Amino acid sequence: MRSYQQYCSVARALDVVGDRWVLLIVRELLALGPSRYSDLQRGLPGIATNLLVDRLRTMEADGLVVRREAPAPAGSHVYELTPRGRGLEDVLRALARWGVPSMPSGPAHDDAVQPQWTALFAALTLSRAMRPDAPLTLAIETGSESVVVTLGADGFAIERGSGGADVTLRGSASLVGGVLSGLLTVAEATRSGLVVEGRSDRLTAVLDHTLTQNGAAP
Amino acid sequence: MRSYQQYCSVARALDVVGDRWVLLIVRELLALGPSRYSDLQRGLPGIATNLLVDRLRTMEADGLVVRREAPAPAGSHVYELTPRGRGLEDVLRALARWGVPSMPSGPAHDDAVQPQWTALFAALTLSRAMRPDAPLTLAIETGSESVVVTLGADGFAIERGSGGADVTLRGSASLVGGVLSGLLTVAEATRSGLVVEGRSDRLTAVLDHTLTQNGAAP
DNA sequence: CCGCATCCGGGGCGATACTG
DNA sequence: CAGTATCGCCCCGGATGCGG
Repeated sequence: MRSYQQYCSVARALDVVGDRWVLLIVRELLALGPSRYSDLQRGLPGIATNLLVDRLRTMEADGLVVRREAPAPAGSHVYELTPRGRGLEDVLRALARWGVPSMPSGPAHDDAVQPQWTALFAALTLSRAMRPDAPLTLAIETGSESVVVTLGADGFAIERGSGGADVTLRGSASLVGGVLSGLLTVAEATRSGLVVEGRSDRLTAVLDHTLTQNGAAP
Repeated sequence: MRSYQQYCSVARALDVVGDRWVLLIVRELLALGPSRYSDLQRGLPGIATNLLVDRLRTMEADGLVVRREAPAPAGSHVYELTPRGRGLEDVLRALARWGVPSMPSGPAHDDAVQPQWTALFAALTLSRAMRPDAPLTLAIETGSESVVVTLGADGFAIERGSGGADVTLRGSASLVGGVLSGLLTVAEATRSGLVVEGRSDRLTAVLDHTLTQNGAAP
C-alpha cells in the first residue's frame, strides 16, 4: 500500500494493515493457527491467488507472518503469525464488535459462511471474561462444517471438527452469532430453531459475565 | 468498497471502513469534532478532492457522518460523526496502540506532522485512566501549530490554540509521542530537548496510572 | 475562497488460465 | 498443492475548472 506519509500512529498502522485482505488473512491465522496456503484459500473465499501470495510476501516483509517448514511428515510449509502479527488481536476485536450491528440481518444469498469466523468472534469477545481455572470448550456447527473453540482466561484455540465439547451450538450462523453477541438469549434463540446441547448453563454464565463486564465498566 | 461477501463481523466492518482514507477521516472528526470540508482537507494532507467528497458521501450513506448546516454565522455546512461513527473510537484506539512501535523512528523527511494527531493519541490512550473528578488540560506544540486536549474520565476534547493548559509539551512530535506512549520518561525526553511547562506532576501521574493499568490488567 | 465536479494516467485488484 | 502469468477494469491520485 502506498504510505499516507503522516506521522500518526493510526496512519502508520494503516500503512501496514490497510491493504485489502490483510486483516482477513490475520483473522484466519489468528483463528486456526499456522496454516498452509490452501487452508488460507479455504478461509478467504473470493481472494485471487496472486493477491494471496502478494499479501503473504508483504506481510512477511513487514514482520506480521513467518513462513516455516511444515511440522511432522508434510513436505510443505505453513504461514504463522509473529508476535507482532498476533498483536493485531485487539484491532480485530474492536472491528468484530463494531461489526455486530450489521450481522442480525443474516447472510446475503451469496455470502460465504464459515464456522471459524463465528468461533473467532466468540474467542475475541468472551475469552477476557473467563475464570482462570475453568476453561470452556464450545462446538459451533453452522452449516455442514463445525469447529471447537477452547476458551481460557489466557487465550483460546480453534480446531476443525466437533469432538466432545462442553457445549454445542447448532443452527444458522445468525442465531449462533446472536447468542454469542448477547443480542439473543439462549431461550429466545432456541425458540427460533437453535439447538443447544450439553452444559448450556456454563455458556450462559460466561455470556452474563461478559455482558456485565462490558455494561459496567465504561 | 467492494464487499467481501463473508458473513463475518470483521469482514462486515471492513466492508464499511476498509476503504482508503475512511478511518483517517473518522480520526479527524473524532479529534476536532464537527468540521468543514476545508478543515478536513487540512487534516488529511495527500487526499484528492474527489476522494474526500466520495468518502464523505459514502460515509453519510453508511450512517457514519451527517452533513449539517454550520452553526452561528457561517453560511457553510459541517460534517459530524454520528453515534455509529463515534463507535469507531475503539478501532482507532487499537490501531493507534498497535502503530506505536513504528513511531520512534521519527517522521520521514516528507511526512506530514500535525499536533491533533498526537493529541488524539493522548486522548485515546490516557482518557480511560482519568479520575472522575480531576480533568487535565494538556497543550501540545509540535512545530508551529498547537492544540489543547482536555482529558476527562467521560471523554475528551481537542481544540486548536494554546490557551492556558495545566501542562504544556513543546518539542518534536517523536519526543512528545514518546512521552505519551510511555516509551520515554519525562526526564529522559527533557534531556533530549522536550520542554515541559506547568504541572508535569499531574501528567506523570496519569501516565503512571495508564501504564500500571495496561501492565496489570490482562 | 470554499466546496465541490470533471478529466485523465497509473496501479491495485479480481478472475481465469497455466505450470513446477 | 502452491504458486506464476496475463489481462481487463476500476479505484486512486493529481490537476484543473467552475459555480456560489
